[in-house]
Amino acid sequence: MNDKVSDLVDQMKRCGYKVTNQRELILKEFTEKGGHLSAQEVYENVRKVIPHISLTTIYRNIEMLIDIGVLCPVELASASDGSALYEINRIHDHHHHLVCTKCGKIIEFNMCLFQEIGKKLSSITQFKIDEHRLKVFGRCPKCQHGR
Amino acid sequence: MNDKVSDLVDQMKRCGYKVTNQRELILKEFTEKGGHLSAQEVYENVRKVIPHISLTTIYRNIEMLIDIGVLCPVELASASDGSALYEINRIHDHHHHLVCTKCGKIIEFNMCLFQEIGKKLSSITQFKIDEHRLKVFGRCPKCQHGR
DNA sequence: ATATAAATGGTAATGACTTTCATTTAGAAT
DNA sequence: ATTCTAAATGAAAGTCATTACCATTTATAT
Ligand SMILES: [Zn+2]
Ligand SMILES: [Zn+2]
Ligand SMILES: [Zn+2]
Ligand SMILES: [Zn+2]
Repeated sequence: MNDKVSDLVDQMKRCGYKVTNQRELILKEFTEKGGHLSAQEVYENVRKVIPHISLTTIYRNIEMLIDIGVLCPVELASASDGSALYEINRIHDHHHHLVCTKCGKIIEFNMCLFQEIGKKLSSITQFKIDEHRLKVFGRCPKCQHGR
Repeated sequence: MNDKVSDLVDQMKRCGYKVTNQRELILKEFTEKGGHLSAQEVYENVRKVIPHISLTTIYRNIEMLIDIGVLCPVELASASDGSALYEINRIHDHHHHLVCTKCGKIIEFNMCLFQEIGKKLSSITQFKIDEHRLKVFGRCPKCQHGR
């Protein structure tokens, strides 16, 4: 269990949840590689270690981890299939996603001119603005053939 | 059939599709009121005129109307339930949505500072950028009590 | 009026996700 | 170390939006 995972496990403990192999492995998945995963992807990966794990357990724990602020849904629904993606919730690292519509590759970026828009929008509409989501679609260098 | 609807019907004809009551009524729905509708909402409204219409017909025609550029999905998945919303595709009227998370009210706005971000993003990542989606969440004046 | 491909309606299927419930287990109490 | 108990898990059934299938109906060209 690496440092990142053990920090998250601690956070889980502090919230009163028990530590199970299933939970440790689910957390491990999200700390690795790109870290933008669907429940199904987590399931397939964790199953290599715990073959009898249930998909239900994946869904349940993703939900719990969102509740305690460890994970968050990746804004905007899935890439091409209809499933949701999740990632580690990096509160101090506001970012958005640039997605290749051909291969699904996801690039993160933190340029964000929303504050300006937000202020104007708020004064015009009288809404209290809580959050915003920006997602950009395009084709990565490898996928730029044809239209 | 009002002017707006008959324009859209013409567009449909030009694309080789037949004109049916079902199609006229579906188009009518989208030209009225807010015009941000789910398949289920269209179904319920059209059913008042054609009680035997099938939900399948709604889905099929929404898809067809997206294909020919008359409709488009409202960016980002549904309000609170899990269903998709659609609206008339206003090509020359780039806009985004501000949604009240309490009552679902949708406000449209066209402030958009994306071009700046887009250029930088494109030169940094070498992606060809095709589209972007921005959606803002907040609480409307009527719903700003408590947190 | 007739022919025919397209459109429709009803029903079944799909797929992501949730619920239910019987069994197992982490962690506390002894 | 053993026992206890609420929490966690797994298997299976249930939801709900959307799609696929197929027999029947209908818009439009002839
Ligand atoms: Zn991310
Ligand atoms: Zn509201
Ligand atoms: Zn709109
Ligand atoms: Zn924009």
